[in-house]
Amino acid sequence: MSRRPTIMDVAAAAGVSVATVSKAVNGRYGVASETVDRVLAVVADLGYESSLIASSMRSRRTGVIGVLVADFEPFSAEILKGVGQALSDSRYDLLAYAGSRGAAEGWERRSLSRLSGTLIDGAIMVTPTVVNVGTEVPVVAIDPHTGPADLPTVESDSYGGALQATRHLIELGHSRIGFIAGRRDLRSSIARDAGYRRALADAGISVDPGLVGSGSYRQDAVRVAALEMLRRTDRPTAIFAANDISALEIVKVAGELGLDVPGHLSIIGFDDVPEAAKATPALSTVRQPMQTLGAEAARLLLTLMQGEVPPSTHIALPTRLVPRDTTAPPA
Amino acid sequence: MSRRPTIMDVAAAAGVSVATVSKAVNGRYGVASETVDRVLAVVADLGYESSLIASSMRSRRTGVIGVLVADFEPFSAEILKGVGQALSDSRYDLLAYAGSRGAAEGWERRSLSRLSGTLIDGAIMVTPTVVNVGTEVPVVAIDPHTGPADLPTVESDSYGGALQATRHLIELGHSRIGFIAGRRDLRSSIARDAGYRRALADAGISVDPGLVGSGSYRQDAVRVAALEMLRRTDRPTAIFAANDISALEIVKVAGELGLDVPGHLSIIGFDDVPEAAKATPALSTVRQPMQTLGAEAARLLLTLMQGEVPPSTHIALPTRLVPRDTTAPPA
DNA sequence: ATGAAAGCGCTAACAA
DNA sequence: TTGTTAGCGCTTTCAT
Repeated sequence: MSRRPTIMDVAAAAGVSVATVSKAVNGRYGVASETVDRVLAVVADLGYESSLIASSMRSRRTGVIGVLVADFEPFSAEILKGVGQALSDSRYDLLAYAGSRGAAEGWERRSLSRLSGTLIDGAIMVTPTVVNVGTEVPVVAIDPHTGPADLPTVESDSYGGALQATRHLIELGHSRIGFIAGRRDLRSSIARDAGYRRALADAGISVDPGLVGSGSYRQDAVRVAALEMLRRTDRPTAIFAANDISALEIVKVAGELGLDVPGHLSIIGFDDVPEAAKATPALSTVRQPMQTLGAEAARLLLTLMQGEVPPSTHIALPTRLVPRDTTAPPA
Repeated sequence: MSRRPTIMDVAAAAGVSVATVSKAVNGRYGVASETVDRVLAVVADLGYESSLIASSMRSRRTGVIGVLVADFEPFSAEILKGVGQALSDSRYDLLAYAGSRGAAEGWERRSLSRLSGTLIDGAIMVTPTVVNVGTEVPVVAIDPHTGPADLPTVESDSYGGALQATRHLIELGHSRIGFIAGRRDLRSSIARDAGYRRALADAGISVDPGLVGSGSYRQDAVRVAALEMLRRTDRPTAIFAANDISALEIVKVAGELGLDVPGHLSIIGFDDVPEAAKATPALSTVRQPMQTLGAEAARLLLTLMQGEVPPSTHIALPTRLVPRDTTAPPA
């Protein structure tokens, strides 16, 4: 735990000024090559690395791209993998920041404001809801807020996916189909709700308000909503949950209620996070290409950072039905 | 893309000095409560957030824990989820940094040196190989280097896991069993190699050097080694790969060679990353509890950061055999 | 209770 | 070619 060497230590050891060290390290012109050699030798000897913080304070460019998330959960982890792959042979370092500790609401603005213009040259925000703050760097949103904020966006076809999920249940023969909604402030949540309703309408099934619950993508809220829905005497025979985490929680609740899945109750989720396939029984779901989402966002951001105009500033990716073991015809 | 407000903007708008703003924002004593109110009103109005960088430069404490990785690949992504969960109700923000762009070798030292003592209050390093640099903050290593560096460590029982994998193949009836090793600079890789040899020895099978290849966990190296091994006239009937990514690559190579898996060739990996279960055919493997690894590392780090002495500074977690569809008795 | 000023490690003008 | 110096935005003594 000794102190890391600073540029001053290097300068002292090499017998030059800090300015010269800076120039040598960053390959600027105007330094005698033998001086450069001497400085670099000292650098290697001391194991000096410039402080990202200090240099970014001064120079405003860091070679770092930030991915801002509320939390490192399965969804954002997949995004991260995709971003990492897309950037793997760029010259950028990647920094992922989860800054929702404590406050919860408004992490997007807080994180962006704390990092932008200083630590990162560009940002990808995952499911942001509030981004009306001034930014000094280009920003791309993945699966964003349903607001007027007009950030360049990458998302998947939530409406179509919800259509596929609900139709799948209908085709299996279900007609009492519940829906546990997600965060209503996300554009994608609204679209999944709309897809659900549309599929029912197409099949001539009217929406029973008692079969629509709000889960906000939070396990505790999902639990409450699912419990209420499943304790009804006219409970649904199938439920579409707005994401996998919610669906998995419903599977759990069903189990506690003594309901067999998919015997008594079919459940389908959305996302296809790794946990969905691994669950027992394996969760039926609608796959959205999370890694591709991340990769596309990275590419879009890179274009923006180069000051170029991207061919499209709003990318939508297709979804795919993945039936597994939690959906079956009603008993 | 307007400029973010700084503490100076707040000070000017509130008609006070920057020192007062700083005190008000950070809840220091010695500020009239009405002044505090006025300052906070301006803060809210302007949407001011202190720059993480600037404050960390001065104060040396940031409330941020760093996870340093070479890359965001499946293994480190799982670790990240575990760390995130363990820290979800701590007061710390989480920052993950992938800093191996370009340089490759020595990312650990570089990342640590660039961030420590300034941006982060503590660090978790994932599969680090070189950490002989001075750090100003506590560091915990996950699955580290095989060196004298004596960092607090969390890892899984690679030796036992390799034993399980190899025995599984032996029990299926295989005797020509190949091994594609991982990065030889990781302690865990050495242990997997040892476990492989031990299991063979226990079964009275001698190690054929032609059946041991080096993959370094890199797809291109794995491909070369697998190609060479599988083109032999006395090729193995089963291969144990030191991690899943390697195993998956071998499956691919086998396919290109017209070898049926597991008909002509059984393959087993190590890790059980999400991709293993999703592959076709689903990959047999040895599961190491990656999220738990991350969570334990986080807990250990927290203890260290509080200046306490942890009960143990070296944690080893058990592994579990997960037979799936790429292993079968030899034809 | 408030403010002036120093300084964290670094880079970029500008001088020498 | 090299060094001196002024900040970047913030926190923290130390005066006032």
